[in-house]
Amino acid sequence: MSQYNFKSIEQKWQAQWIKDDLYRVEEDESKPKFYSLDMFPYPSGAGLHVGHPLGYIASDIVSRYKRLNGHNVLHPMGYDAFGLPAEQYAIQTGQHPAITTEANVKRFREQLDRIGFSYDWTREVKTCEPKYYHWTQWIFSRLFEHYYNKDEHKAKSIQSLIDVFEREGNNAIHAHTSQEELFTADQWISFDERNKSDVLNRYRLAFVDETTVNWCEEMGTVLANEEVVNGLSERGGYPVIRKQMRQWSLRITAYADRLLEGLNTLDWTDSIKEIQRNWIGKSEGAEIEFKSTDGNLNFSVFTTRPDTVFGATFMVLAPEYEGLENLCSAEQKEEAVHYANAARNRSEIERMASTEKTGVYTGRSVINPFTNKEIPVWVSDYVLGGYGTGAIMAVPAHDDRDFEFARAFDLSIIPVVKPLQGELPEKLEEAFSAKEGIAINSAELNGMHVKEAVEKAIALIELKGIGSKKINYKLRDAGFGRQRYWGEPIPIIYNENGIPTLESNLPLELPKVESYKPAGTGQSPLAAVSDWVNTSKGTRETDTMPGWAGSSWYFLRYMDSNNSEGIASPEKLNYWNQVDLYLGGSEHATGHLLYSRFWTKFLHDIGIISWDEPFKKLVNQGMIGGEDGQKMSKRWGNVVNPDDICDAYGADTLRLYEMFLGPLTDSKPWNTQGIEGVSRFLAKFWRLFHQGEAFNIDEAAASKEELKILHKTIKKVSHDIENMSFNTSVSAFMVATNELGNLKCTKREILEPLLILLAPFAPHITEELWILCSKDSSVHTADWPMHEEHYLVESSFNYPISINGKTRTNMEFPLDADRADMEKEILANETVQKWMEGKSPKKVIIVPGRIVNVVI
RNA sequence: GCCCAGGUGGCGGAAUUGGUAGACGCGCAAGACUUAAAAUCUUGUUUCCAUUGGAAGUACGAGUUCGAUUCUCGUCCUGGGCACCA
Repeated sequence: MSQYNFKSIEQKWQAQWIKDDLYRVEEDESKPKFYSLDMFPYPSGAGLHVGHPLGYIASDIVSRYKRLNGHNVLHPMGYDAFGLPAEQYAIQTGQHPAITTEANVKRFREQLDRIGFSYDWTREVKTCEPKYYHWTQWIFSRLFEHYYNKDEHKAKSIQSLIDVFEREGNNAIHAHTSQEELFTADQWISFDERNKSDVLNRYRLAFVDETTVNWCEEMGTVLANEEVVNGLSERGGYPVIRKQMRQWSLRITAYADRLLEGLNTLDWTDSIKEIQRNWIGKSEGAEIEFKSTDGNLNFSVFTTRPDTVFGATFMVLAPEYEGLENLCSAEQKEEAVHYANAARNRSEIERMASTEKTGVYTGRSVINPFTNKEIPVWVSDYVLGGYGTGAIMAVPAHDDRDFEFARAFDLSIIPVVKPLQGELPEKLEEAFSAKEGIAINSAELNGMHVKEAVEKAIALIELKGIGSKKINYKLRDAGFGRQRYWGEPIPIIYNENGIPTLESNLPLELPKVESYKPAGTGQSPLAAVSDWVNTSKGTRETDTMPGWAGSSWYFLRYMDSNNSEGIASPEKLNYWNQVDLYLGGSEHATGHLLYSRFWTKFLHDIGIISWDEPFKKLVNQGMIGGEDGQKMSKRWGNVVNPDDICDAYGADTLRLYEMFLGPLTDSKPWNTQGIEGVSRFLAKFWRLFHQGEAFNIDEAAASKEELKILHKTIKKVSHDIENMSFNTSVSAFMVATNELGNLKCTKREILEPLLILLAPFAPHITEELWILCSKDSSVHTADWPMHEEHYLVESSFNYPISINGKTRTNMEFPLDADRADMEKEILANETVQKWMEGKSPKKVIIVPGRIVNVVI
């Protein structure tokens, strides 16, 4: 066989590796472990295009490299199999989503198999299988049974909370809770079942709540914040409105601070960390109470600028403000309530479209506790109900939004901060919202810089007993119920008193239904299955879990994917531990990546795992665009199918080319023409091992030059893989092959190590050549070669000689040449003389092994 | 508007701590082999001026330095994220 016949080679070795179970991995204490993970795909009907395997190829190269370096590598793959497309297809066709999903999985598997990945498929997971979602439901159940203790900074059992309530009520307990009323032990004991359940619900990490949700009428379901883009549903682009609904939620806000702190320990890109930081949105400030003269009204507001309190000339309440209708004056009540109702029901789109400030006066006033002046209370939709206290003190002189509002309704504007340099204009044309400045018109704060004034203001607020320092987060609790069929049933039964209790018999399987259409009433299709809903213990919850439930812990399941006793055995969890390298797209920054961190921290708290961050290192691969520069999609007709590339060029060429295209993390366009380059390279590489028709390598000793080529390649490729710089390793292979080809090198001493180096990138061709080298075991079980520096060191260097920083000539000197001798010789050089034009040099800079610069 | 990342040939891109800008590949041009094509090989290919040889050049403008794609400041542009979060 003289021609490189990739087709037969690739088929042969893929079959052989399956037969040999080559990629099967077991726990092995004698080797260091390495866990390399790809974000598992949603098996869509469209199949894979060449953009999908980019990250898979990169992580496969790292996995193979680590194996060759003596690591025990866990490199699994699976499917995120619950989701909307299969369900929508079911609604249209009546086809059960499980059937479509299975067909899609089969197709994905065929496509993946052709590319020659080293996955241990015995560990495959599919989130839609009962043996998998058994444990998704189990984790939900544990969340239901725990609350967050702020003193211990961890989740604790609800039973331990009940014990405290029975002993001493809830006064002393420091929990993350929406429970505001205090009760004593006696009161707790006297509560009825309903009352107790309601109180505990306010502590549980999985809880039901009447909340404002993103309701999508078209899809008949609630969406999570990240499933809403610009007021439209991410899938389908349907309008989304805000609606009050009873909803299961997870108390992720309890973990806000730990989620923020944990980021500092992770090897992730700054941009992803920054996105999560902004999403969590921590801000420090103060809560201040404002009261009416008669004491009947009492509002708490949150502000990050307590130093501007002297400039608070009015107050604004959110339309959602609780008890709004009862606090308005008789004359204003109708108008204000009408406004608030209208504002509450506006869709996100309408809300965002309006830039004009609107609002209504409540007819009431409160006293600014610092100026002692009466200030009016307004209601406006620019204040958000879900953030802070839902009420603000408005400081129009120093906040753009308050300024606009004051302008619109002719409210007074009093400046209380001036710039560090200069003065404020006589009449403000815009708010002075800089975070630096000097306090004015603010009594004892006058003359202080903002930072100092903030501290002082908080001290005064605390002294007056009207508030305290406070930290707020933008992060909201995560809605966890979907009115959908194709998801994990929430394992909750409401007993005869309507009290939620856990289903004890897991997995709670998804029943068959007649129709997959949501009822549109806010209930899932499961509500129609009466013999499933009605049990001897009560009625079942009919909502299912959101798409991110199953993906929040799948990386743990791979460790022990068939375990029926728990999510995985403690030994295996402990052995494989954190994911060492996680590869996937950056689009999951605020969804999957945040929820996985949350669940990991929770599982850590309840003692299931010993670490509390799931992914040590995260790398986001870029997108591969179409050849026309647009996004690769059916819509533009620019989709390139990896199967076609495998047919025409082979899997090894596809793998090399995807890596050669550019840096892994960059987005770049696909170019089928460019693939010829790596295709030629592999053919050339093949020819290195052949003489005409015959395979040909010999045992002669390698020359110094050949050894240098080999060792510089070992050094470069090892370094590049460690740094995820795969495009430059491919070019290093090309350089080595060109150079060895020019030398007509046929030596085993050189070519065999080269095969091992290339094996992670091009596993098939290297295996074939390896076996032709008369080896009796796979190249993928060989030992990675070590580079020896002494082959690389030179005795002399061809110095670029520059005059005033511009290179003019080159001169060869031994590396240990004497500086003075060098200088003498350089200055005597003809070209140097010419450029010096008879002047004498001011300075001669000699950097050994680098450069010479003559300054004149 | 705010926050992050990035701007290098016709194209994808390269340049370990500041040290010969354009590696490697695509494309293009010319040539060898061939009846021809494919395959393969050789040579050239940043721009401008030119006879040897020069000049400019890493988005733009400044600065630090013997020396800047690399460091600092400002401006412009592109991509991504957030978006009335007080």
